[in-house]
Amino acid sequence: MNKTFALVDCNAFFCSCERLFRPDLQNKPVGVLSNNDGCFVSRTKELKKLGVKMGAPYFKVKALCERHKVSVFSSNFSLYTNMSDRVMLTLAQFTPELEIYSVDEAFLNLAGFKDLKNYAHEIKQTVVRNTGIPVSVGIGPTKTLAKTANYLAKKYSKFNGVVDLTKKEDQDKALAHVKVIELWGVAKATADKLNALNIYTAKDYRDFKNTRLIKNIFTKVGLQRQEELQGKSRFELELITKKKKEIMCSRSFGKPVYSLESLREAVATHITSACEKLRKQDSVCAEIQVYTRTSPFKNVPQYYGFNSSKMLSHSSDTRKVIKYALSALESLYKMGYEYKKAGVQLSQIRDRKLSQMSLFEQYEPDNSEALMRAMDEINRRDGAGTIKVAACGLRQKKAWVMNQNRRSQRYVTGFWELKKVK
DNA sequence: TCTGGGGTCCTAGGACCC
DNA sequence: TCTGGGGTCCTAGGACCC
Repeated sequence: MNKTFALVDCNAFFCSCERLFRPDLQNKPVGVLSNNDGCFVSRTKELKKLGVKMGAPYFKVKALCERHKVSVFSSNFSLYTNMSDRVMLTLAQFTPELEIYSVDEAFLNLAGFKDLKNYAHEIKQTVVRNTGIPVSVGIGPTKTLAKTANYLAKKYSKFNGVVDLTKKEDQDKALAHVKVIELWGVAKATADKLNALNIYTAKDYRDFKNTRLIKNIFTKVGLQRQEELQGKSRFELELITKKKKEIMCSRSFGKPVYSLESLREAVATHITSACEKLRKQDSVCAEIQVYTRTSPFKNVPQYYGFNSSKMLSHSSDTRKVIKYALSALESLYKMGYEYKKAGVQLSQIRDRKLSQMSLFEQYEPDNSEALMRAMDEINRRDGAGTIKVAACGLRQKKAWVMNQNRRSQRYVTGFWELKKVK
């Protein structure tokens, strides 16, 4: 049976979310910055036209932005995830099978559907009507071709946001116009190697005869990608959300940090959110990695401290994990450095229910589960951080907390910041 | 002054076993 | 030239994604 995939991708998603509540910014350059107001992570086409690149550090293009009256926002993730949910809910009406691929993208199974182009336009119009978010739609017999179609739909305005690559002759024409670096799963390193084989376009890649060489150089996935370009589906729709095998949490600091005391607070805070994620997927972990580092961009003595710590038994108890993380931190900390970032990672994650005590695990009375559940519930209801472990720090002003000087209001999630109707 | 954060998959190579 | 062979498990590191 023939497969048909559609990839629906929101246009400049974070910027589009900001524009929803600022209709005056329509057709004007808008950008959204990463955490700590570091670099651009979302740009409207007006901003791209000004030459501001993805990932460009804000301070380097600040003057340009001011000159052109660019509206620049700090990231406001509670707004974006909320809008994402609404988009996905709308998309679900159009397919029996939906894979939410990222915050702003989803694959739809459209196998057996007729008149695909019209259907895609209907999807596009419904999403914008229901949520206000503009999207582009790419269609193809494989995920890779659907992705490529979507790339073309975004790049050339003449397609009006929809490209259908289900027909062979359309694929031939389209793939000749796509550079390999634009393909899904191909970045600089792979593109360079492909170019060295005289493979420049997606069509060159698709038609390259020496498949053994492809596999040797680009491994199994490289070959699968080629087969997908030929119309043979190799990447299936993934309908079940998999549990995370690793959970990380890290942040740059708003201001440089020197003391172990501040690092302890930052690490404890990161562990707190990592453990919340861990419990949310009903898992436990056994290993904790901790690191802290100086800024590689700054001309100061550099240090990258890393340490890991294994617990005697699996757990998701914030208090216990913090204890292990802090002892790991103590032994990697060196005085006299200007720290810029700290992060933690939980690994050896497994299902709580499957978790059995090993022969050598020490017995610990399990009073923690109910306590953690109560904590999560209160923080969900009354806001993150309402209840926390004291190690996270009790002072009001924390030097290490990130900068977010340009954040929009929490239009859809914070009661006190609801849009006012005059 | 100022440069993000959170993930996954694949492979090679070492340790270890019989 | 030629150092046994074959298997599993784990980890580190590279590459990529959004």
